[in-house]
Amino acid sequence: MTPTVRTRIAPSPTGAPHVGTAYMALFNLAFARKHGGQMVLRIEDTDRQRSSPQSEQAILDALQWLGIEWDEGPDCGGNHGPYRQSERLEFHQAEVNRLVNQGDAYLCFCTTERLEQVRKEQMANKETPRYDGHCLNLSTEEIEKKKEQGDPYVVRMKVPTEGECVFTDELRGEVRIDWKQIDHQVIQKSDGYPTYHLANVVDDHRMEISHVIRGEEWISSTPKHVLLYQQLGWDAPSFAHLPLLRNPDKSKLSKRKNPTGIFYYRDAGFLPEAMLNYLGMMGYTLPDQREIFSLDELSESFEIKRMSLGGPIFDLAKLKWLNGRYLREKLDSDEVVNRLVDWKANKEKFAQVLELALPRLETFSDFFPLAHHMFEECPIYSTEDLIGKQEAQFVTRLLKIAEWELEKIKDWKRDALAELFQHMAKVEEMKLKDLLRPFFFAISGSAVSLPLFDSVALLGPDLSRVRLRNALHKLSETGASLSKKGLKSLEKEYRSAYGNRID
RNA sequence: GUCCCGUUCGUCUAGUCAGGUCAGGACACCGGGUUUUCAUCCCGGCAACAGGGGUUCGAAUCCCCUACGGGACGCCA
Repeated sequence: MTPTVRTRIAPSPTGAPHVGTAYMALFNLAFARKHGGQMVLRIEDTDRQRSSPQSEQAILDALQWLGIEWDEGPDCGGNHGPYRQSERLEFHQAEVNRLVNQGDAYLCFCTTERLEQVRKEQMANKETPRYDGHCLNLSTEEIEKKKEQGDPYVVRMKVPTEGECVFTDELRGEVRIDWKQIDHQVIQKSDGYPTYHLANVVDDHRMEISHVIRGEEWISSTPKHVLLYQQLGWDAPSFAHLPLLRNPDKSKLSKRKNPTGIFYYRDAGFLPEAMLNYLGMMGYTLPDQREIFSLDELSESFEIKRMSLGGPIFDLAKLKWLNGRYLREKLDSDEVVNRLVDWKANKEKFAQVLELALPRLETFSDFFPLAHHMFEECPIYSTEDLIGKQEAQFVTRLLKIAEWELEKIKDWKRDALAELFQHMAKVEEMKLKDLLRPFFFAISGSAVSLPLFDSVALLGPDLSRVRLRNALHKLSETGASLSKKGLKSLEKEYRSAYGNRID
């Protein structure tokens, strides 16, 4: 009798739900289903600064939209809860204490400033930046004294000084990494929350996860996890590291270069099953090479060894082709109508848009021409219109700044957007009207249009971002793009006028 | 910089584990056909084993080196 297969997907609720999360979830699910096991959804919200309940809800909604189902999770419970790491602190802290008592971990009182300094020096000497062991041998008295003084501290894991860590990756075979490469990783932060590495190991163990299927980005830190399992006296699960989805330039898929938000695809009018199918063919082919398959079909025949290891480039063109086939071959016309209505051709959506359009209507015929940009992926307009009477370079600058400023918006609402553009007009010493002109084209494709802030608010961050990027792309074709140098100086200028960028 | 992972048409990939068919399919692109237009659909075309060395009668496949790409090196995950 083989032990139950249990996989997990462990997203961090920071920002918009990412297609990478769905990608990993898909294969975790397929693997669990294939082996008659379960998949757990665990929310990794140990970063108190960046985690938010809204983001958590968005992740659940996004995965559900795609048709990804989990057997245990924060919404549906299960026998291994709670499923939010922030609610499992006692488990984490107990193990941290155990490690400290065992001598496998130690308290570190170094300040962020000191650590930065050390790191800087090491970089300058072309060494691998690592903790220098400053607090490794503090005496019990020193520790007690510092604690009494209320000095903040973290807990670090002790790592062997020689030898190498050998572990098996189910897809790549044996991986060997020198312990010398591994830093004395912080496992508990000064706020008492565990870091990923600790929480991950403790929770995977307690949740009886048998197979850790995750992104390739984790290979280099797997030794830390292997070591923690050893020190805690637990059997490690199997590891399989999947390739990372890539941008067309082969870098790790990022929202700067691609729509990475799951909701983008929903809002742009893709079918969830086509999306899931497409993700399934990234790095994987069914044994019979079928290109159109459902989640069930994938799960039935899934063999993780068939994963290819080169990072696949996310290709919108092929996704669109696939979506078209679903529309024509997988759904009957009645279903297509229903889906279209559910998408945006419904009363709620029309009501939202009509509120903006009504003052501008004489007849119903005016509605759709005025509101087309609310129902398309990206409007069409000429680059001349976009530039208008301004300098192309200057328009590029405005769009770029707006792109950065938009990243700072937490609550994507009309008022926040209005404030943003008003602030921008002030800083740029422009009339709001002049500032907004290119944005009207970028967002709605026309200067005769619905109110901009409301349109952007309704479109949401994903669709809006792509439209700005599309405008920038059009400008770059006129030669008005920023050189690397120009971009750098703009960034500098931006930082002094608007504050730091957020990614 | 150090370490790790990877590399078949522009893109997704089959073939690699058990060496032996013109390296197969799909997207994109190009051409042709059907269609009052367009799209769909059908037919055809273009196009790849990163490079070098080995092992072998024979290498995309096994081994080594190089190159290139990616990732990691946070009190983020």
